[in-house]
Amino acid sequence: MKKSPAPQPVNLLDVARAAGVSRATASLVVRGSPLIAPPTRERVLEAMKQLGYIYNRGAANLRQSRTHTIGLVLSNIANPFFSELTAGVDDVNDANDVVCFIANSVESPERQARQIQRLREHNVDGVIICPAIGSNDTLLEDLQRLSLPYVQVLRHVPYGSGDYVAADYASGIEKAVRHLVETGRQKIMFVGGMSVHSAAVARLDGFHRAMALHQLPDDMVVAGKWGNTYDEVELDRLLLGSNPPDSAICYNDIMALALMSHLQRRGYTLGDDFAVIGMDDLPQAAAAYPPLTTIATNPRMIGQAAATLLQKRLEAPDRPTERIILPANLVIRASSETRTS
Amino acid sequence: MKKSPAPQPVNLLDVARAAGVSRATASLVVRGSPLIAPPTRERVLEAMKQLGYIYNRGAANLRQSRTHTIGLVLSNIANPFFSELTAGVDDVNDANDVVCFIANSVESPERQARQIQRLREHNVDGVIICPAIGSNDTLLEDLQRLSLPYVQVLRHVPYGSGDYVAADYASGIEKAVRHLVETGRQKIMFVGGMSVHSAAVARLDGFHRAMALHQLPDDMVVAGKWGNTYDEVELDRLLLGSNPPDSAICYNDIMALALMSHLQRRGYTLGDDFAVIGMDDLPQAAAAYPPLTTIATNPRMIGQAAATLLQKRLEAPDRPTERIILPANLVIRASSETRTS
DNA sequence: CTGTTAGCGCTTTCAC
DNA sequence: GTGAAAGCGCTAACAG
Repeated sequence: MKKSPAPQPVNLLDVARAAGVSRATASLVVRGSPLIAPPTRERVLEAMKQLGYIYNRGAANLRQSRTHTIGLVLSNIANPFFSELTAGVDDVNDANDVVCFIANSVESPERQARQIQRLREHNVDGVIICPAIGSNDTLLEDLQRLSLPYVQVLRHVPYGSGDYVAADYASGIEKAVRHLVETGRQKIMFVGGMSVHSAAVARLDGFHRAMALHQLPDDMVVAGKWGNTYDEVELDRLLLGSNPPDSAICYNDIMALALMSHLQRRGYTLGDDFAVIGMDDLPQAAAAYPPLTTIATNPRMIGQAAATLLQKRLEAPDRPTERIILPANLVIRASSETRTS
Repeated sequence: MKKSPAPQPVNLLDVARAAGVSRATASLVVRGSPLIAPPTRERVLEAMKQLGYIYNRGAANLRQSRTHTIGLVLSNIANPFFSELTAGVDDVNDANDVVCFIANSVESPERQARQIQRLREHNVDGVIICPAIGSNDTLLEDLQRLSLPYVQVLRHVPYGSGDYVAADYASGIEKAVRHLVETGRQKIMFVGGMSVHSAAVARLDGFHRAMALHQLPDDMVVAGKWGNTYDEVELDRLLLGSNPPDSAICYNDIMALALMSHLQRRGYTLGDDFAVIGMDDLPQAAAAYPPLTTIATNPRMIGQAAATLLQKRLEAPDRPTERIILPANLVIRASSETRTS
């Protein structure tokens, strides 16, 4: 194998000299300026290839206001929902020639603050952030202090302002309730009730609102816990009670899948004895047995929208704040089929 | 709300002046050098806080050889397996004060090449990469040409050299086969046979090897397809054939879950009529019904090991190449319980 | 269209 | 311990 010939870094000036032009000319060529005559451009490009030139954006960044770099700060990377979202962000970044730092706050506001600081020191142009549980005004103050443009996704801090992208949880849940009612269910419970962040509140509120709309009792709520689990004791109490539920809407697909497993272990036939509806429409929802009816929140689309919105904000810092609420549609599958009885 | 007072960036010189010291002194303070007298340090720190100083690593990077930045190039971010791995990488990065760019090649060598080039231009210190299907020597040549230290994870390019971290697929599968044999299964099929990349080859090879070891026929292999699906026609052909399988080992958990759903739809009782074993031990494996027996490949640990190995490589570029193969243990759950008959 | 010049904010000798 | 000065690789302003 041939040894790499010259670890000596070659810079724009070297390229310029090799091509017999000035450094400024070479600079314009790298950036594809139309001001350069084609033959000159060719000569420079050739020299670049010859010398194995690598554009040093770090140096360019020192002179420019933009680095073509953003940060993505998530509350829990390991959650499949967020990986879909990340993929969406990456899609639009790849198209825009921007590159993305990833950071996992693991629901810790302290770690989150540290990571934001770090990203700022690396001069990211802006961040897309799903605030960790417990984030408050301090987060926004930090961002403001660091003059870091941001877009919140999925959740927003209390009283928070600024750009925001999420799914329409409430109307999704309303659709789910309507579907259950239309297929003969009346005793609907909500599994995964929490109020730890805005998205959780929105879902639970949506449930209460929808049940009220249909004049159904909304008192069957099983508390959710960190890590996408729920209170099993409470669930069993309801299941074995005098007026047990005949269906459930879950905080998300992961809890719904766990619930299905739980119910099947207890002998329920899903879709018949009991209807289960999840939320998010992760790939695994369709692959479950029985396939899971779910409210599609389109994480990938949310990621794309957020990345696009952040770019718009960077191009026009003074544009009015935008709050994008993407529709959440019900995807009907076997887990909520019309009961046979 | 108070407007942010001074969007004017404050730099080290400003801090130095405010603290009544020279810029060099201030520089040493930011980096926590022990050469500075505590009282001086305090004064500078105070000035920094007062002025809202933000360390500009971009500028520092121009002078130093390291940027404290790495790239993580994955073949498919949306796969939950990779999000676990990413979380592992993030864990050690957070501890080492390095920040991580993420890039999704979506199994496209071209996109992958583009992203690596981009990362290089941003001066990452190195990359962790799971090569896209179809990657060949060109990838390693590119990395070498860009003098970009790298660690391959999970897969490696053909004839590839260099640092590498993966799980011991073969021995994991051997354990799975032994477990099946010990619980009375003889007719074992492999679902998701592919040879598109080294990890796929390793798993399939492992299956053949293990079956030979137990002197069992190894001809029942259902081909896998892109996107974690398999050839359903072929599967049904085997299932309905004259000598049908009584158990299956799958390429990964996602396929295993799909297979379970498939079998349940056809009336099989899993763990009894038929045993299913997956691979990876994703969180959803434990939550499935019945809970899925699986070969744990510890994606998170792989991520941690890769990030750690990359740091070691950066600190000692000439250290010998390391190939870390993490153990893969069998996690036994109900989907492969001893048959009752 | 091309060349010259002056920095961006930091680190790093090397004197003091 | 501290300060002065040079320079990392690039862009931008302006003169030709």
